[in-house]
Amino acid sequence: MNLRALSYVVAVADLRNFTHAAEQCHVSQPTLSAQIKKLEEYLGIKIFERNNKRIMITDEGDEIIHSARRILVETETIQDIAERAKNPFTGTFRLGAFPTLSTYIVNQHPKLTPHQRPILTPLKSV
Amino acid sequence: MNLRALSYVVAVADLRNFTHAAEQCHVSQPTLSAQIKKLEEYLGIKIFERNNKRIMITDEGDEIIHSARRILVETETIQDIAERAKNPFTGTFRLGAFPTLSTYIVNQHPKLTPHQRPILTPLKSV
DNA sequence: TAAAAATACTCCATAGGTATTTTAT
DNA sequence: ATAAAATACCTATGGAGTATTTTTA
Repeated sequence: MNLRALSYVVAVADLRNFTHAAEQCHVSQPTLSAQIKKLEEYLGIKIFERNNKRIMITDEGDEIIHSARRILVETETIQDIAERAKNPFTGTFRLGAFPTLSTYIVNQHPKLTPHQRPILTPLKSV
Repeated sequence: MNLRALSYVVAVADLRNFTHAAEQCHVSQPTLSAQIKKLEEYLGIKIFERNNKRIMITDEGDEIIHSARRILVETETIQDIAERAKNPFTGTFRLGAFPTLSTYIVNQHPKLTPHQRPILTPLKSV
């Protein structure tokens, strides 16, 4: 198994078109087709049904695509971890707080980072 | 990024030893070292600190190893999905039920699959 | 000095590309 | 007839191996 093949599968699932998926992945259509075929052979199942012009996703293909998406998100997480480690001031910082405190933080925020517009907003209690 | 490199990283994290990790992964020590080095260069950070004979895991390395484990589990999930699709009677089947029903099922189970020992046990309510 | 990791190469498997054919509307 | 996927074949990147050299308790 191979991360790039998984990204090709997800692209085809999104676009329902091998040619467009190949463009989105910046590879040629035969390269993408070959990788997906190879993955299907490795797993011993079909992920896509390409009989009827329209590309259909098999039941097991659908489950695999869900797993593939989780894997790809997690690879992005790994890259984010690395970016954050290299530059601690990079990336999204999320802070949750109850309304009284959050309002206080928002008011203080311009003093803390004067060159940025406020990125913290009061949170509604749910 | 590459799934095999992630499995090498996890093996080193578990064994704290490149040579033993290479054995466990059935590759040579230089191959494993090279792949980990390449991954670290790709990410631009060190995952392991190998200064002091003992291998240490960096803070960001620890986070990455957690993500890597999730990814590897998910790749196993993909293979399980394929196996199940090929043979619906393969794999683990889990059934949760309240005590009255579960007892009934357990009693019926030998009739349903007479050649297997019961795999269902009554569930305690929690 | 003895172990473990890093280097330095060589090799080959396979991802990727181009050209073309097949298929299904 | 046309658009899209598959096939054939070639290229080249990079994963893997062996031999050897650092490194550090």
